[in-house]
Amino acid sequence: MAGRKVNTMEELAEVSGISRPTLSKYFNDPDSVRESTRAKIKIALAKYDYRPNIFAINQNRKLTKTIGIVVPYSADPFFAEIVRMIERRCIDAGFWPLVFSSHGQQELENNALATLQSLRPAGALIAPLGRNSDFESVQSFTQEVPTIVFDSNVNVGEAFVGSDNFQSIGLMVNYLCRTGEPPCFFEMEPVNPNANKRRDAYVKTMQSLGHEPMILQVARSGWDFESIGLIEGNRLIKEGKLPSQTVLCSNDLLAVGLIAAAYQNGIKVGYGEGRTLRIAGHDDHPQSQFTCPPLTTVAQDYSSIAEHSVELLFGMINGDSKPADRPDVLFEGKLIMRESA
Amino acid sequence: MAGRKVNTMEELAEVSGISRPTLSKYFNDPDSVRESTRAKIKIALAKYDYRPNIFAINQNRKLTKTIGIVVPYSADPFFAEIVRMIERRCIDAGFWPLVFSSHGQQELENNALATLQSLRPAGALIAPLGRNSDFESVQSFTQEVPTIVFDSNVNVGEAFVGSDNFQSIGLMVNYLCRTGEPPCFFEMEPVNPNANKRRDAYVKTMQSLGHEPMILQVARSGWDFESIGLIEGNRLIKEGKLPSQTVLCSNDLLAVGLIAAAYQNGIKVGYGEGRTLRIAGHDDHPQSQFTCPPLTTVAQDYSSIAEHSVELLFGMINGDSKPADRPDVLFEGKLIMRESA
DNA sequence: AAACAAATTTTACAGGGGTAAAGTTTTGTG
DNA sequence: CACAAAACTTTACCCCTGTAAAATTTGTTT
Repeated sequence: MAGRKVNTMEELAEVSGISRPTLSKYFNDPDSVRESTRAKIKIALAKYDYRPNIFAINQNRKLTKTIGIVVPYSADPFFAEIVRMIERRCIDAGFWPLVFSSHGQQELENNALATLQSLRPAGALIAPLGRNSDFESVQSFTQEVPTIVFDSNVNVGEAFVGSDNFQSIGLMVNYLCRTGEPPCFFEMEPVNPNANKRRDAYVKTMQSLGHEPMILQVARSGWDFESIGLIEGNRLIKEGKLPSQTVLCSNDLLAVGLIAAAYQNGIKVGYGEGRTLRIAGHDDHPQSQFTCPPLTTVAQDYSSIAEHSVELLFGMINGDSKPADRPDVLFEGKLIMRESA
Repeated sequence: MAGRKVNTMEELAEVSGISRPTLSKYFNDPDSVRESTRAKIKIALAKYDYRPNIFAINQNRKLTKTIGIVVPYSADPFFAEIVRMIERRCIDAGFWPLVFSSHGQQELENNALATLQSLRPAGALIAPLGRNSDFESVQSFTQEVPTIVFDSNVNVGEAFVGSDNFQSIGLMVNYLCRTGEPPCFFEMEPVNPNANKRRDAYVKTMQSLGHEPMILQVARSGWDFESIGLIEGNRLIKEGKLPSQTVLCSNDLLAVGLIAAAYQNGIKVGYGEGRTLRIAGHDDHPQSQFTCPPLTTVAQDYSSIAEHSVELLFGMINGDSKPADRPDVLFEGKLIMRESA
């Protein structure tokens, strides 16, 4: 570490006795240079601790190693978790994941896409805002950058990877009906196609079971789900507006809020003796196992979604597989029976 | 939009009739060019939708517009929230925030710092892992990049911004003692200096009030706080090892787990008649208002911490203020009285 | 040992824009 | 209308690495 500072590849070439182009090759793929050469380079690296300039690298490459990840709300544990998995896979494959959060705002989503595009990424994985997305912006982005859309299907990009909401909601409705009173469906104004699909799935499943669908849509929007669940849940309970003592929430965070509302009104939530209200969610958010009572929900297959999204993207980037005709890859949800329903 | 594609500033110069250096000036500061010139450029931009290549921009600038943000765990709502605030301020100031999460692992933290350093950022805001940090790596990073450390004080960087744990824990211990039985302190193996300070503050405050400190340290570590709170809480409750019916948790997530454990053992949590266990937290995590019962805690001043960190950094970057002698800027916590204690 | 293939070095240019210096035009002011 | 300051254009060089082509070295095969 005593040597002088080495800031450029040129300087590293001097001190290592290896030519710059060979060093360049080495950094792109260490195995592409001779064993003995590699050893010399490693010795020099250990001594001088040089790191290539990322800007210079990417400026000149036709295909950068950057992969963009855009999510609607990084503070949502669901996205936080999926991003974590995607990041890990990208790094392992030698790519450089860059995460952007839209924080629920169209302006920020557009901004993220524009910034990302100017980075000329090898590809992108995006979970669009949904209804709040500027469709044209997303569309034009996907025309320039190989893009996999996940979570929320807006019909752009090369492929979609997500959950099979019809299956998962069907599963939950079936379970709830078999073990008690048919559920009503608690939702807010849909922020994305998932929300619509879930409602539709609820309606269809209820009908197929010979029950009348009961939908409670509250006139609120945004990403502050728990808060909406709490405030509107409180109102519904106080006004006696719940059409069923079994409530299926459009997602777990809404259920978290509703459970809090029930608690604050002295209502016992759960399945079994002495419990008067059953509450179920959807997604199996990381925090759902810690609610009181623990939340019965449908688990989205986080790791399959992350894995498959990344695999599809890598396939496209390497050109060895072009997804035919924008496939939708849907994973089934698993019923997680906990105490709340 | 009918014009040919414009990919470089050179091409934009041709179609706009403005010279490239002037365009360069414009993109760095639109107000630095004449009104009439600006108008011409805007017309051309509306027509051709050009965006400067970020790599080329940053490669050549001595001072990039990148600001690195490194947090130990982006899935933790506390960090998610603070990152959101910091990002917003950076964008508004014309900077380009880049967020990295260490996911609790030293390797990833080092990786993030190294990657960041090779981006030659204008500055960085980092919340170190703490005990798991590779001190030398962090140290060497801060010697190259103007850095503000927040949340967890590891004594590197130009300044520290965080909460006054002595004040906030003191506040809570005082409140708990005045309203009931003196609390025991529930913690895991400390992951960062905050945890140590909080325990010390607890001990000192208890002693100053004439009570014997009771510390429950569970032999677990990691960032899976809720889970640890639940599992260890369950064990402590089942074995009757709680030395007090009032428990102050080292942070909110631990409290969330403990509340779940209490619930699962049929123990009523809260302050008042019929409640047998009081549980308090620290931080006022976004989810703390939705627990059952809602969590009594001390709110960290998120927005002040974010604002002050960024302001300090901008000051350093602009060179108009060099923080004297690595100041520690501490904000006071506010007692949030909810039902749980 | 000769012949050949693979790896490396040399040389040279490209990428997109920052920025300094010198010359030219525009703007603002008296 | 003159004149200086401000803004602009032209020219030229720089940043650091990718990459292609030709020349040379190294290693391997028969």
